[in-house]
Formats: sequence, C-alpha cells, structure tokens
Amino acid sequence: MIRGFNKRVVKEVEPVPGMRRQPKQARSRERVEKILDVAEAMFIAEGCKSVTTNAIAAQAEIPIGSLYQFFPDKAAILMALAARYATLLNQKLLAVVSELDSLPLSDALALGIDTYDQFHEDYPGFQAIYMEMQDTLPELTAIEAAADVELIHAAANSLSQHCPGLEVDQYQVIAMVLVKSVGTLLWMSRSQAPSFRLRLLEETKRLVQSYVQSYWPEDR
Amino acid sequence: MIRGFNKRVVKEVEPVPGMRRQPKQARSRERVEKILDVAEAMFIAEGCKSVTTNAIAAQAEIPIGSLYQFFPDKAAILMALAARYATLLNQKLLAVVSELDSLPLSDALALGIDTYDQFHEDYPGFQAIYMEMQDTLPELTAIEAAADVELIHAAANSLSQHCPGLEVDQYQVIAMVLVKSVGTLLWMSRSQAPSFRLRLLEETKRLVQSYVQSYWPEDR
Amino acid sequence: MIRGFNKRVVKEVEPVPGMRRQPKQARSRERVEKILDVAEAMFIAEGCKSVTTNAIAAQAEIPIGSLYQFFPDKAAILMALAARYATLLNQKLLAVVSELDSLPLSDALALGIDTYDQFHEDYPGFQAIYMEMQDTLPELTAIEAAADVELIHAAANSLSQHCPGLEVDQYQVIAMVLVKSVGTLLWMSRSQAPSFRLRLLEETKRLVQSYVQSYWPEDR
Amino acid sequence: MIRGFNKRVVKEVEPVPGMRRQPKQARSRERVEKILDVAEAMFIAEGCKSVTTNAIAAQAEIPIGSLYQFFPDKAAILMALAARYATLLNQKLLAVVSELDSLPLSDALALGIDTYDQFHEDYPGFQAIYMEMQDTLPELTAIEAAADVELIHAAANSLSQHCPGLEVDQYQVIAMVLVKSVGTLLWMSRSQAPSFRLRLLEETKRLVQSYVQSYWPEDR
DNA sequence: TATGAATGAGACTTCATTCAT
DNA sequence: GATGAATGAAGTCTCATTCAT
Repeated sequence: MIRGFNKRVVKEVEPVPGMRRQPKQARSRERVEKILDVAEAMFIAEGCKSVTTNAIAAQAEIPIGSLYQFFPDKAAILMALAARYATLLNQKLLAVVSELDSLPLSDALALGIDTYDQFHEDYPGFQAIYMEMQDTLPELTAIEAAADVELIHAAANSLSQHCPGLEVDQYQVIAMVLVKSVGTLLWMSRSQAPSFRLRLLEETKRLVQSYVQSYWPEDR
Repeated sequence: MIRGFNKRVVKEVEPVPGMRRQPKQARSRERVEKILDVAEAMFIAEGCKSVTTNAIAAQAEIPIGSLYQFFPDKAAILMALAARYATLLNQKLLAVVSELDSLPLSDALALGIDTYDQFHEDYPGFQAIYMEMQDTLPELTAIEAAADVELIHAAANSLSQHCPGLEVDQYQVIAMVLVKSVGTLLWMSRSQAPSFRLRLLEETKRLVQSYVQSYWPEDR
Repeated sequence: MIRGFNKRVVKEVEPVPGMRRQPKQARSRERVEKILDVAEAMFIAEGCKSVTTNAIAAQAEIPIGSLYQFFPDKAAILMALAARYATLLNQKLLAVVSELDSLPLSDALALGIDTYDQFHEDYPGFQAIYMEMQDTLPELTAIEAAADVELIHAAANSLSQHCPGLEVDQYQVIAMVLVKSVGTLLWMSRSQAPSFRLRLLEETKRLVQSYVQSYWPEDR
Repeated sequence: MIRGFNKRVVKEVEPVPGMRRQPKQARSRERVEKILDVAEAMFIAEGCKSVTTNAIAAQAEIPIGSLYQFFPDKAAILMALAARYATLLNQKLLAVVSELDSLPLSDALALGIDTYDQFHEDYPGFQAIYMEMQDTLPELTAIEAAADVELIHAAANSLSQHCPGLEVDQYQVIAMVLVKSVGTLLWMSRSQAPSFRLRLLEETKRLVQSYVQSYWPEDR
C-alpha cells in the first residue's frame, strides 16, 4: 500500500479524452498525476492564462518534453483536470447516495447540499477550472459540463425513485434547476465572510426545499 | 425609492474607473464606443484571451496608439465593457420598476425574470464578459459584480417595501439568492434548444416563486 | 523685484545653441526656465532615458506643443540644461576669483576645491546631466564640456598669473589635469558615506597640492 | 599576495550575475560571446540607447528568443559586457603585477598607468559601457564599479606591502584617489589629438608620482 | 501663436511547441 | 523513449513628434 498515492484514486485506465498516450506504467501514471496536481495548484493560484506549460513541467519536476508526451497541448491539461474532478465528485456522491435514500426529502436535500459544499471546500479548483474552460475551450464545454451532467442524472434518478408521479423528463428539468442554482450559490458563497457564508448555505437549502415542496407538498 | 440604484444615472461623462482619459468631445466618445462595440463582438466570437489589442484597434479602424489613449491596458477595455452593460441593465430595469410595484408578487417576479431574460437575449455578451473577468482580472471582480450588486440592492429594496416583516439584512440575502440563481439559470438556458429553454424559464419562475412564498405565503 | 525668479539668474539673452526660438518675452523666458527646472529634477530622479517629453511638459504645466516651440527635440532640453550649468558655474567662480588671488597657492587650491564641491552639492544634477549627454548625444560632447572648458581656462589663467615661469600651453595641461581629476573625485565622493566623503575631500586637496608643488616647490 | 584579486580567476563557468542560464556547452558559450561581441560593437558605434535587442540578435545571427534564453533583458547584456571587461582587466593586471613589485615606486606607477592606458586603447568600449550603466541601471552601479573596485583593492594591497607605515584604511583612500583620477584622465585623453594625448599621459604620471611622494618622500 | 489629441513604428519580451540528440 | 535548448511569431504597450484647429 503506497501512501500519499491513493489520495486521489483514479479509476484504473479510463480513457481520458484529450490525452495523447494513456499512461500504462505506474511511473507514467504518477507523472500524469503530478502534472495535474501542479497544474491545479498553479491555475488556482495564478489564473489559467498566466501559467505556462514550462512552469508546470518545472514545478512538477519533469522535462517539458515529457509533458508533451502525455498532453498534446496546454488545453488538454485543463481537460484532464476537469475529467479528474468529475470522477472525484462522482465518488463522493456515490458514497452518500445510500444515506440520502433513507432520509426524508428535505433532509436528503440538505445533506446533498452539504456534501456538495464540502466538495467545493475540499477542491477549491473545481469551479475555477470549470470557469476557465469557458474561455479557453469554448467548443469543449461538453466535457466541462461532465461533472454537472453526472450530478444532474444522479439527482433526477433519485427524485424519480422517491417522488414518483411526474413525467420522466420533468425530473431532468427539476434536477438541472437544482444542481445549477445550488452550484452557483455555493460557489459564490466561497468569497463571502464566514458568517454570511453559513447564512447563504442555509438560504440555499430553503430555496431548494421550498421548490421541491411545490412539487411534493406532502413531504412535511 | 430604490437605493444604490441611481448611482449610475448620470448619463454622459461619468468617470469610468479604469479609463485613462475621459472622452469629452463627440468624436472621442464615438471612438470609445466603437472600440467597445468591436471588443464586445470579438470577445464573444473568439474568447477574451485570443483577442489582441492590435486586432481591436484594426477592426475599429483606429490606430493602436489612440486606443491606448483611452484605455491604459487590455483589461481596462473589459472593465469598460462591463460598466457599459451595468448601465444598460440599469436602464432596462428602471423602465419596468414602476410596473413591478403594481403587480402581485408572483407576477412581479415573473415579469422581472422575463425582463432579465430579455436582456440576456438582447446582449449576448453580457454574461460572457462577466465570466471573462474572473480569469483576466480576479482582483477586479468587484466591478464585474456591479451589475449584480445593483440588481440585488434593487430587489432587496423592492421586497422590503412590498413584503414587510423581516429584518433589514434578511432582504439582502434573499435578493442575493434570487438574483444569482436566476442569473445562472437564464444564462445556462441560452445554450439549450428553444423548447427546452422555455421550459427552463418557466421552471426558474417556479423556483423563485415557491422560495418567496415560503416567506410570504399569503401572496396567493 | 520679483522673488523666486532670480534664484537662477540667466544672463539676459545669450543664444543657447540648440534652441528653436530665443524667448524674448518675460513669459516665454519663464516657461523655458520652468521646463529646464522640471527636466533637471526629473532627469536626476528617474534617469534621462525614462523621462518623457510629455511628462516634462505636464510637470511644468505647459502644453507639449509649447515645449516644442522652444526645443526642437528632447536632446535640446539636455543641451540647454548643460548650458545653464556652465553659466552658473562661471558665476560662482567669478565670485571667488578675487579671494583666490590673495591667498597662498595651497589655500587657493583648497578654497577652489571647496567651491567646486559646494557647486556639486547645490546642483546635484550637474554631473548627472553631464554623463547623460555622452550617451544621448555623443556628437555634442563639445557643448557638454563647456562647463569644464571654462573652468580649465580660468584655472590656467589664474596659474599663469601667480606662478609664472612655464610655457603658455603648459598651464592648459596642468589646469586640465586639475579640473578633470578633481571633478571626478568630487562626484564620486557624493555617493560615499559622509565621514568617508570628507576624507576623500581632504585627500583630493592633498593630491592637487602635491601636484602643484612639484611645479612650484617654493610655495610653502 | 593581492587580496580580493583572484576572486575572478576561475576561468570558465563562473556565475555571471544577471544571466538567465549559464551556457554549459561549447555552442552556447560561443553564442553568448557572439552576442557580447556584437553588443559591444553596436553600443560603441551607436550608443546604448539606440541599440535594440532585436538588432543585436540579428547582427549576431541568432533568433531573438535565443538571446532571451541567456539574458533576461537588455540591461543584462550591458552587465555581462561590464563583467567581461572586468575579467579582462584583471588578467592584464595580473600579468604585470610581478614586474610592478620589483620596480621603484615611481616606475611602478608609470608602468601601471601605461598598462591601464593600453587597456583603454585595446578595449575602446570599456569606459563607454562603464558610463552607460549609470543611466540605464542606476541601481546596479555596484557591479559596474567592479573593475574599479578590484583595481583599487590591488593598488591598496601593493602600496601597503611596499610602502608601510600607514593605517590600513588609509591605503584604501589613497588607492581610490589614484585609480579614479587616473581612470578619468586616461579616458579623457582618448578624445585628444595624439601629441596632446601623450603629454596628458606624462602629466598624469606626474600627478600620481608627486601625490605618492607626499606620503613616501624617501622614494627617490 | 498656442494647443493637445492623434499617430504608428517599433521596443521589449513571452511561451507553446518541436526535434535533434 | 526521454530530453530540454532552440525557435520566432505575436503580444502588449510607449512616446517623440506633428499638425489641424
């Protein structure tokens, strides 16, 4: 068991979209992870635009040439980062799904929001990277939305299981509204003073709960 | 009476923050407007990062030196653009404020959302510029938020007039939640198919209405 | 009697070399002086290269166009400044010449050095401007040397009067050696700690006195 | 034994202060030398201010990007040039040091001056670069003075060995006076007619010798 | 004569990417 | 495969000077 390695457990050899070569050997995978870790930190610290590929390679202590063996260009690093976040978020959510199912809807929503909030806290680069891609790769927004898309699917699924009675694609709309508005509010709350931040968090729950209750008022 | 709202009402020569020289004569104002128009179009079309100051000047048919007489650097153009949007949005909102006041709360919310949605439709660069600034000028987000801030103030004010009974800063929180979530949903709806877009718009209204009703249920 | 004006008494209408138009009216002369004062301060403070003509005009509170009516280009400002220094130094020296004549040679040398040192103190831009010109206008070094040239002439003259016995151009060489070496040492002493500075000043006197005594040893 | 003198004796890969990357391979060192040669010629011919980095790169027949791999900016080229002169001067002086030690003081001074004069003749850019730096990098004058500083140390050391009897820091002052005044006079002599130049050279020796004799008159 | 907005060549510097070793 | 020196197009911004008003 190698410590400090499974901090970010990457599912074995999933084909990350923009990558030039899938790293098969342990050493290569380590290097890719190192690049992404460094890139993440630098993007957050200095903004995507002002980070150079050479700086990333230097900080990651690998030659620039090697970096370009894994990533065809700078944008690919951003993409891989986004993909990694999507994977991570998915894991977190899977972990609480069973708990969610056993709670009353209101509590489930609150727990879901708290979990999502915690994710923002744990990975401050999440929304940052997310925004960057709009600028740098407008045509690749599909991938960027991956994280959201999975969340939305999961939310729609959960709702359709526990709150039946609507058409199937109605759940999609509701889930989208929930995920998007909550995502924005949580992100915005990051830049607020702690006390105000907590209040926003509570208010976000209220927004969501009253919305859901408008569909399933019996949830009391 | 809406507080913090007519701050930007002085039409003509208000001192725009980042500008090097305030254009006093008609010719200069024309030039500045031309620069902003061109920059807006290019930012939307190609993304902020890949637009160059020389390209803007060339497209606007003015010498690069003249551009730099008005704007100290590239970022200032972005800022001026954001300021211009804030002014425009203010005007639109002022135009419907009186109508809003005479409607039942639910209808007022719906009308407000429709107006805001129309603004997004009229000025597709609005949210785009807005997002750009996060990357290019992280420290200047305050200015970028100007449009939001004023909206939030206006909304808080309107709520406190028509729906009394809460503490004064509670209105701020509610208004913030409303404006931020609606903004995101409307923006996101832009990239959806028309029919789905309309549905999202309706759903946004529902989100907002049920949230407000959780505070003032008598509004029926 | 206008105060604050004769601080730097410029001999009436001497034709300064590089100037476009000799200022004949009081207002114009005031402007030219203001330009030179400002330019002097800025050159010293920021280095010649980084001062712009527009900055000089702005600081002097005259339009840039007017500046260009008196000076054909930036270099001309530097030249005029050097010429002004030459005039000033001349005046200072004339003022002590009579005293010098009545002193033993050693004391006269010491007094001359102190006077020259005081000039450096009063006009810190003197040597600074002097050096600048080497770079900016290599072909105009002749004018730059003006200040020195006058000093050297005066010194040669004084020597030939009080210490006869040498050929006429020998006095020139001696005077040149004296003025150039003293000038350098005094200038260099400016950047030293005060106590060390004083010591250098004394040592400079010793250098000069022993040199002169090698020609006129009877001076005891 | 001359203190502070063999500091720069390490021939090859001494870390030159302002350089971005130390050229390790033969090809790179050639390139750096080429850049410096070209820069030297251009600085002397056209003055520092009007030489551009692009022109240097073009003349040296290397891409501008390569130039910037070795030098972080234009000023660094100047600095490297000054450092190269310092190294050269050191070598010249080391070569005559043994001779100096075996001569009577007067003759040693004369030989030292001739050597220094020859250096000015061999490297006409020496004092030119030296002066430039005052303007371009006022804060870096320390480095520029390097050549002088070492000379002064060497002179002080030599004096203290052959002419004992003074306090240790008195030698510093004397050496400083000697080096600075001689340097100026030699430099100035460059721009004079040959016959007058020689006379100045002799006069410089006289200045120095009479000064030194005022301390050690027995040196006859 | 007086003004100051306008000009644009050109300065310095960066950095994503390649390819010879 | 691994490396990192080399590349040069392109970017941002300056500023001495002019000339229409």
